[in-house]
Amino acid sequence: MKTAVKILLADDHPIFLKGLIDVLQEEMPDCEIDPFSSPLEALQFAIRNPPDIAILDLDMPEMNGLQLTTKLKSELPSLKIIILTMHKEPDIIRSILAKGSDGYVIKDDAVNELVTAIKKVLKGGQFISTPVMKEITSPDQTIIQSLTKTENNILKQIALQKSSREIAEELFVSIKTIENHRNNISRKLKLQGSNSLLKFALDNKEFI
Amino acid sequence: MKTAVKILLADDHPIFLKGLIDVLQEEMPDCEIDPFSSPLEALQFAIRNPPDIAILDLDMPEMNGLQLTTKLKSELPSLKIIILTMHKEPDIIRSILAKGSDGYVIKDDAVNELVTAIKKVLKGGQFISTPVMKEITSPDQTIIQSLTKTENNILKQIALQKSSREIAEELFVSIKTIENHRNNISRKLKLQGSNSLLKFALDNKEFI
DNA sequence: CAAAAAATGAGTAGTCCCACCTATTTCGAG
DNA sequence: CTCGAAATAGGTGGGACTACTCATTTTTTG
Repeated sequence: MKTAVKILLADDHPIFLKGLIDVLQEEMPDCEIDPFSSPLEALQFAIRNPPDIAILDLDMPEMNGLQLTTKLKSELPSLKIIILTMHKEPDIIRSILAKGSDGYVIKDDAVNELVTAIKKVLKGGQFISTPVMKEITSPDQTIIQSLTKTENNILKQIALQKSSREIAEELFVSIKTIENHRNNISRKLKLQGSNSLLKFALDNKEFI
Repeated sequence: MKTAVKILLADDHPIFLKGLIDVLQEEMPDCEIDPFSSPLEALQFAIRNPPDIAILDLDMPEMNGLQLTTKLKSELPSLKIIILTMHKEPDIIRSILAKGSDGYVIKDDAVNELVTAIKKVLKGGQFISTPVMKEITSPDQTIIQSLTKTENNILKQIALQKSSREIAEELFVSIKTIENHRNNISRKLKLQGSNSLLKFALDNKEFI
């Protein structure tokens, strides 16, 4: 007889925690679920009763999910950890993945997103929910912000599939000016190849 | 005192229907929910007790959601209808929206997707879940399928940001061949402008 | 097999973009 | 005010794609 998968939950929001328990009991009925609304209690419990996988909220009092991840991983290196949060900020996500978490799921994602995440992570894989994936693979906002106003403006025009000539005509400047700006933008963004700038512009419409 | 919103449910899959009821009771507790596992029963009930909104599955015995939509709309023109299904086929979706449904939600979407859909539709709006939106706004598969194998292959390479020269080298053919194919592809897809082909390739990676 | 479709290759002219220059003007921050 | 960043513009050379047209070979298909 296989021992049941032990899932540790840590979320300070009681309503959400309740919903989470319901979902897991329904989706994965063969699990032992240990819910905690306090990260400290969760940590103490985990040390005495090592779970297979921990699902952690990020925003908790006393100790946040980041610190909890670190502590759990140092105590129980083989423990799988999935972060379940509302945050989508790339920087946060990157630092969390660096801390050794195995999964990252956004709270307003589909329920099955979490379930597939759990299954994938238990098998030794890594799971990052797709909208998050998009964010972290998108370029640093900081780099985009290093562009000047006009450069930014021109980048927008490029995203609209306009040629340098068209942009020049609209802005009442010389083509050469636009070409210079394109050059500068490409250099700042470390892009090369004739199409890479257009691709960048298309990929990052919403951030420009 | 405002009368409660009356929601009619029709889904032949009992487990899913149960889950749906749970979710709605939790998310919208002020609703009167009338669940049916049979579309005929749902229709008969709706005529006697007109609901505000109907959430219908597509794949049902006796009568599918499409026919049900038509009948409901002819009996109760002001009734709002949301289709809740697993289908993502653009053709199906298009015909459904043509039949007068107000919303389209994929079953494996997030729960809140359905709730926001209900709210939006009740306010008189239309709601189509984002992955579906992507599909139906994407170009006709038929046009893409009119491309020959090599043309398709080349389009894939273009989507990978490769130049004609690079593609030619990989396929051991002349650059001219590739350029010819590009031309033919552009003509078939009715594209013009130097970047439109790349844009198309990038936009439709998954369909090529 | 014979006709049609597809793939291959070439030529020419023109556009667009890149990369690397230089130079002038404008304008804001120290 | 002055220094420097930003915007403006011009030049050159080269790479890449478009838009045509034409021709040959291979493959598919009726």
